[in-house]
Amino acid sequence: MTRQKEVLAITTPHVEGDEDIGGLGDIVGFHLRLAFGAVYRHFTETFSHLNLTQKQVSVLWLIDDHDDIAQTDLATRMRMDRATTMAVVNRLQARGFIVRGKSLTDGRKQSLHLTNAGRKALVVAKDAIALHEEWLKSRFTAAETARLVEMLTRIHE
Amino acid sequence: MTRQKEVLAITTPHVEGDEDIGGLGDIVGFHLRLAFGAVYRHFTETFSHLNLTQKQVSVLWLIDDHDDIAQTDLATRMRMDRATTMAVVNRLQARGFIVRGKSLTDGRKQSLHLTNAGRKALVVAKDAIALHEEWLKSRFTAAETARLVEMLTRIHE
DNA sequence: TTTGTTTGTATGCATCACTAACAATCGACT
DNA sequence: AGTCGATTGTTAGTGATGCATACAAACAAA
Repeated sequence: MTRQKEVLAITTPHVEGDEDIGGLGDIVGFHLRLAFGAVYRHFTETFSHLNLTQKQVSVLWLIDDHDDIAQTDLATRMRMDRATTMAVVNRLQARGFIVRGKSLTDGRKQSLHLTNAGRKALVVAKDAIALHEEWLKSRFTAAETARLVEMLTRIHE
Repeated sequence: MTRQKEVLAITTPHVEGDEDIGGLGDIVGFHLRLAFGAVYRHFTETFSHLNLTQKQVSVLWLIDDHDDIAQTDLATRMRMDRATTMAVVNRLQARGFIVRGKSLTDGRKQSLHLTNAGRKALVVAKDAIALHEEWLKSRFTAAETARLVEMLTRIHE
């Protein structure tokens, strides 16, 4: 993990600090990308023993919250493609965390459920998420966190 | 693009609004993921005629700012893997936007430069970025934007 | 019943991150 | 000078993801 403080130099001899990103520093989207990347990386570290991605945990969580949910429903809530949703669901099913069943009210739809293994995995995952969130929120006050979430919501909703 | 307002219902009959994400709504990381996704999607829309990704534009931009930059240097600034950096650089080189040259000061390093085509692409890209940033920042006041960037920086630095 | 829509599915293409291994080069120390 | 550890670029492979396209089954509306 000694990826933070490197030497660089040569092409940017006068920069004392680390990474001079020049004009890119003024781009909000770039900061968002870096922040997301940092969080994603910490997430996968925290979840390395569980072998679960953000997306997979989110899907498990949503299925737990909304038993019998259909894939399209999942997709809209997570802003995913139908095809992408398929891929995620397939993987989780292959690992025995969820099962598909025909919907009773609409023959086209699948109704997704957690298996016991899935429920167990989600419980562990939520613990890991708590740690991860702790790490993330540690740099903000409660008020700042609320403001950050509110701003992010303005972007994605 | 009629992906926003769908029906849903059935499994969540009492929800008036759209996407009820339940407990996930309290997870800062989840909002960050959604926000990043939304921005990324708008970015690719804005750049569809240019066929450039966020990452590719960022790399072009950094090479323009720091001529002779080495790949590792690029990698640290963009928080990328060396291998990932290779892939990005390869693609940009294949499209004739950048060229590799041996560094004069360090035989291990490459020194990257923009070609004329690369410079031209970057100019157009910066215009598109301006539009994209406009879209993103339109929901914030200048003060809010500054605060958002500051908070994001606390996460990624 | 016919027609258009929704849902799930399969396929293919492109991007991206991370790991592991390897060769060339550099730097530092002996 | 020579050896050794670290750095840099490179290649290859795995996994996850996003998007487009196409198709079939089921549904809904005309």
